[in-house]
Amino acid sequence: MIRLSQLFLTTLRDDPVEAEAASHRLLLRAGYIRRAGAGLFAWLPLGLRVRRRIEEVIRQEMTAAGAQEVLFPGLLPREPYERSGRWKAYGDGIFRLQDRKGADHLLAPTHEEVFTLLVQDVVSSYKQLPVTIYQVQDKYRDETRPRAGLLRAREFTMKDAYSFDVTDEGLAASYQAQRDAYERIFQRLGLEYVIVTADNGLMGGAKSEEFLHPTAVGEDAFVQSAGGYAANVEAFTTLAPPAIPFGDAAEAVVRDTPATPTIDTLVAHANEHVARDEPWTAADTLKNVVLALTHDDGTRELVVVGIPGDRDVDEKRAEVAFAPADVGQATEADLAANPGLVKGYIGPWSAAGPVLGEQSTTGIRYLLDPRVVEGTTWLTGANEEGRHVFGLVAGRDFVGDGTIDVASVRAGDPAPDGSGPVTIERGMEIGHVFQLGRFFAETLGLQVLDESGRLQTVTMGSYGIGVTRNLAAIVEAHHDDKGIVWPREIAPFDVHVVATGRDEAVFALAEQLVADIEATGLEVLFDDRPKVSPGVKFRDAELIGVPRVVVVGRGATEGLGELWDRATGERAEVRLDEVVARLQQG
RNA sequence: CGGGGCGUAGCUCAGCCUGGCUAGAGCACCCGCUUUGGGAGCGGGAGGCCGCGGGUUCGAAUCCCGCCGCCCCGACCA
Repeated sequence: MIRLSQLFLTTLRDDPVEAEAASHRLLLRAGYIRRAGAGLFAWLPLGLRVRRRIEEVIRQEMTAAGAQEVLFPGLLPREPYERSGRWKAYGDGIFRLQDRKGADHLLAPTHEEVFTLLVQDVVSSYKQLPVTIYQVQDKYRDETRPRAGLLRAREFTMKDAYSFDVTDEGLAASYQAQRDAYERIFQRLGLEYVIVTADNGLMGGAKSEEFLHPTAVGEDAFVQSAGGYAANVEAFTTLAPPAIPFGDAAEAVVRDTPATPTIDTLVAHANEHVARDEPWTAADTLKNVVLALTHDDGTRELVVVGIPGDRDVDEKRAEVAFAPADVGQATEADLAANPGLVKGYIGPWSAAGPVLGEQSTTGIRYLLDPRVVEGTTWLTGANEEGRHVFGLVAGRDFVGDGTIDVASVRAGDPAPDGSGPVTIERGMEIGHVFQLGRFFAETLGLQVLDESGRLQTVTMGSYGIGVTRNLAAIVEAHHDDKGIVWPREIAPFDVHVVATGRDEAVFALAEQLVADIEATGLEVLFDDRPKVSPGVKFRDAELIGVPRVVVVGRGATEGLGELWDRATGERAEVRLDEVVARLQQG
């Protein structure tokens, strides 16, 4: 039993200004965490208890899935990350430091390298595989902008597991075991989730899925179809329509379109001056966006991306599509250096002939949206100030240097697997399972002998759950205007007993009740504070969010108390000698 | 890293524009009395490098310069 009169805790009556997100605000106010720096938090007793309960759920399911717990330091030497290339790839995203001898170290953002080396150290035969090992460890990332408290912190706790197999089939099975464990974990944590196809990101690899918790405060956008398709928008692939025969299509015509440097102005001009059965729309236009790529070796390259005019380049999708190069906007200077491209009127073709694509006169790569298939007809820039070309046919008048899938995704777009139109929602990444394949094993030299005595490169998976982020996600999902409403599985206590009034006999009865409840194995937070008014105690109980509250006060000497359900708000008068039984019933 | 905002007591904020007594309020905290079923009342008290450094001035929380930190939006990331 923990007595509130003794607990290292102070609740705040006012919302801290710095906290916007509900989880951040409530965890601060209810005294679970305190800010220690930007994106850095101290854990108070209440917060630690919840953290440990979440970790316990995770540990149980990891054990059930056959994974074994180990623990690495958070501080690691540079060398393994140098070998994998991530020392460089992470750029400013990690904390780097030097020891007194000047040797580079880092605060680990994730531990693939050292787990790989540990297995290399311990394992030499296929007989010792497969194995899945995990840890619950703090990770460090030098976020440019930590936000929303625990949702994006610079130090956060993560359960990261790594599987090691000899065969692809083995990896698939290890992956599935973790994926199944994740489903059980999130069910137990009371977190709704959607499993979406993810981008493979920094680590390469074959297959990757994210567990996204749908919420408005989520930083990811994902799509879903009624037919079961689900993907992060970064991983969404656009379905290309079939090609259209263009044998009888009319010749392209260049027209004067003064003062039409944007899609909106162009469409308005076309509708005013160029008759057609259907009104012109942005979807009839081909928008050509100049992007500046920065490659790994530091070289800069301009590319032009052609997408339907009713869409934008989605920067996140572009980063993925052009990875590992960084994507930026082209500057005025870039355009000035390429007089063939006229800002506001860029297109693959001009009256003088092709400008971009296969017969390019600019030397700039021209990549097309998958929807720009052969035979489609477009209204697009003619590379002259105030002129556009109407009826330009893909495959006849211009051919791109390839396709690129970077256009924004919209609700209603068809899922690539044919399962129907998609909807778009926001979600928070609460878990990530990933078939890494052999990248790390290859670069770090992890091989084992197979049955025939030959060396085989091991294939790996990595599986992460952000413990502290999940804690915040749970608060986001389980709170009301009065405070937190913890799911029972991870609440800091099972029961919150509130003694009210100033009658010592009442407090003695409450004390006895607490002992009786604890005898059944339930953990109790006991508000035994003397001289604190009932209103304050009730408010604190609601703020702290223990699922069930027992009030011992008015009526206690007649053997009556109250049992409150924090989640439903139900309040029932119960006989004190029946409280234990009622709590056990659930 | 771009845009916006803010640094005054544990929390929320006033004071700054227009420089001037000992720097304020509410909440929280301590003592006493009263009160005890929804953030109680009265009285007393403790608590401040007014973010840091420099400058202007007889005098700076207030004006000027520089720096640092934090929050929010965006970009980047679990």
